[in-house]
Amino acid sequence: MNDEKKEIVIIDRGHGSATLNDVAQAAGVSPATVSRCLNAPDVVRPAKRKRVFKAIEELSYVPHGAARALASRRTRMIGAIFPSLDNTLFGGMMEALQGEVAAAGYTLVVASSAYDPAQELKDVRNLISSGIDALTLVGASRELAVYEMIRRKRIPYVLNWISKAEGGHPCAGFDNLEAAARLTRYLLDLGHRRFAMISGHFINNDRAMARFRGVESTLRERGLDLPPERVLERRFGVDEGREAFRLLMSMPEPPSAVICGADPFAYGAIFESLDLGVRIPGDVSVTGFDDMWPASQITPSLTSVQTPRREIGITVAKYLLAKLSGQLIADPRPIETRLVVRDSTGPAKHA
Amino acid sequence: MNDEKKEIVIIDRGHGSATLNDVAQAAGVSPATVSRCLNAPDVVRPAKRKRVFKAIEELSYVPHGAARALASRRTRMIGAIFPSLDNTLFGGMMEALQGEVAAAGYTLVVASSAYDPAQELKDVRNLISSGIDALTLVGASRELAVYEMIRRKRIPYVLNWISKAEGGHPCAGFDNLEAAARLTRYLLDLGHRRFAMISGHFINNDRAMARFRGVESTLRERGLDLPPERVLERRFGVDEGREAFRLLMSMPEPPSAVICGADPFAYGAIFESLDLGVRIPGDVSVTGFDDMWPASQITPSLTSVQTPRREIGITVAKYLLAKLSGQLIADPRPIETRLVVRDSTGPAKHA
DNA sequence: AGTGTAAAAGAAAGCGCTTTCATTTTTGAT
DNA sequence: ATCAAAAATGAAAGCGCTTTCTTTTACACT
Repeated sequence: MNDEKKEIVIIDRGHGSATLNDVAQAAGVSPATVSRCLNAPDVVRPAKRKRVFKAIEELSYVPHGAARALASRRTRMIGAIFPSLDNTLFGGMMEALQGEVAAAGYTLVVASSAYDPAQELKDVRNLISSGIDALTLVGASRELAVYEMIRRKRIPYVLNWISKAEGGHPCAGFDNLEAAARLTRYLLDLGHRRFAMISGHFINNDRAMARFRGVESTLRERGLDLPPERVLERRFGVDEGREAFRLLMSMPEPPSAVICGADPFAYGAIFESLDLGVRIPGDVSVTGFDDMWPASQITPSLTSVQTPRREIGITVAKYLLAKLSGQLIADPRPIETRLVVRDSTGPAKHA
Repeated sequence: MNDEKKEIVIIDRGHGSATLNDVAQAAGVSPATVSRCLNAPDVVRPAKRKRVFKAIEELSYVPHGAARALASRRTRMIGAIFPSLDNTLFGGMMEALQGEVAAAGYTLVVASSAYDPAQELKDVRNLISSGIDALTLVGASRELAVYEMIRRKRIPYVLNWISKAEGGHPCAGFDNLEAAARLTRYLLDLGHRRFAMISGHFINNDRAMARFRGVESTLRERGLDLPPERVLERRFGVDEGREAFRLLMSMPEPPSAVICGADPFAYGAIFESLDLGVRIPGDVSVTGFDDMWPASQITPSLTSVQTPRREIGITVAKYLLAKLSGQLIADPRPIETRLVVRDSTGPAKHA
């Protein structure tokens, strides 16, 4: 008999929505077959498969994720915890990440730690309890309990926004230290010798720390030093950048180059320079980091390091998806950054 | 006998992690009691409860979300779909939303529709399949199938970023039309009569449309009109703002006030005015919308409408959580916006 | 102590799916 | 046609929890 022609009997259970069993009945097959149509279509004969999908359509059947997860022991959810969700850097990465995992049939679950390690630990716990199959976290510095928990639960994970971490954790990101070092070398080549840095707080932020160390070690290689009073740790923000820049410029021997650990500080410096009557780059060169959109629009336009946010998101997704599909995959390679030279940097004034 | 003293026997199942049953055994109670400790602690006697929590601690027990969801028919997940995740407006709302729902023990699941209704429909389907208990969507214009799906599944939902919608959908947001109207009245009071607008594309974007209509209807009330050639629809972006502004200023009778439907357009206008030698607000007044951070930093600082992103997130969360807990709750009230007057607007030049 | 009532605890039946194992059907070589 | 091997299907046992219903225990009052 021609399977395809069999009639589909619709049962209206009234309340709630159709289950896989309903579909099976309507299509006149066993539940197992319906399940297979969903998970491994090519193992079921075309005629039957067609009938099943017709029934699915007619009943507007939507699989029940929790039941699926419980039976198959995978939720098809991937978790991501960011220090903040209100941030165009992480936003760019999140957008790319979500797109990639969704394309593979996964759902993205997010949480914000608000830059608080204790909160991050709670988030991890919650996400694990929600059942995520894999996880990505920003940077490497956090409660050890986090690493222990994901190890014990055997959850594939990858740290992002950095390219390597102590302890051999897999990472998808770029080398913050090297990027900062390159920037520093560029400024040294322009003849600068008196440096200052405006940085995010180092605590709980290995990215900020790495950028600082990249600057510092490069200077030391050339026999220069970066005294602590010339390293200003601030909350990220334009106003903080203004204040710090003003402070630096009021020093007896102001720096000839101010390296900002993040773009907003540099925007602040540029805005403040107008009030101060300091010329950039005439009197002092200023650099940013991350290359957000105002960098190219502001006057003077800002020399900055372009960070590969989308690439990070895509790399994270590819790595985790590969892991989840059981593939043997090497840890991601470091992603390149680009130094974008614009008008905020120039030769050092002759001393 | 003293319950609290009973010893806790740890069973190591080796593989995988502890289940609720393991906890029950370790604590010497029934699984039902452990479940109650988790879901309604005060219904179990303190001594016993203590023992259970001790066992939970010792076994590092983490509840299995999917099993929980399957049995209780709620996932404790809330879904949110945004046109983009890489956007500080939605980012601010998302951050607040995530914080609120997490505090209530819920997990936030996100998706990006990339401003594409078809993609949004897929997203909704996926999220529903993931099992979200509630959902929030940006604006009101979308595939009707979306509304039908969430109605059929009886999923509590709320539209955000707007304050009302045809069809009686609950909304958490502000009145885009009225905010734009107020801004327009302010400019009219400054003596402006020749207006232009740079707007986001209207298609699939009821917020942009409402802002336009707010401007247009207010002008019409005063007997003025806003001819189509003075309404420029552009993709959101600074460069697009520059180009549009240049175009407007090259008209035979350039406008004396340019209303931008979003801040980035206005930043572009301000940047371009420097190249053009047009003075703001001397020659032309410019306004933004959303009041992003550059508004207060740029020169001239930008008059803009401050949109309550965090409040929207909080309102969405409160409304959905109330719905989920079965409370009778009225639809959210519109949230107020604030017109922030700065230096980019001034009296119209005497004609 | 003894009783009645309310509170606490337990037993057991699923929630909707996947997956193993057994059975049936199909295929292809003879 | 025939048979062995392979492919397709079905039956049924859970996945780890919640929740209803029932039984047990605690408590207040004579």
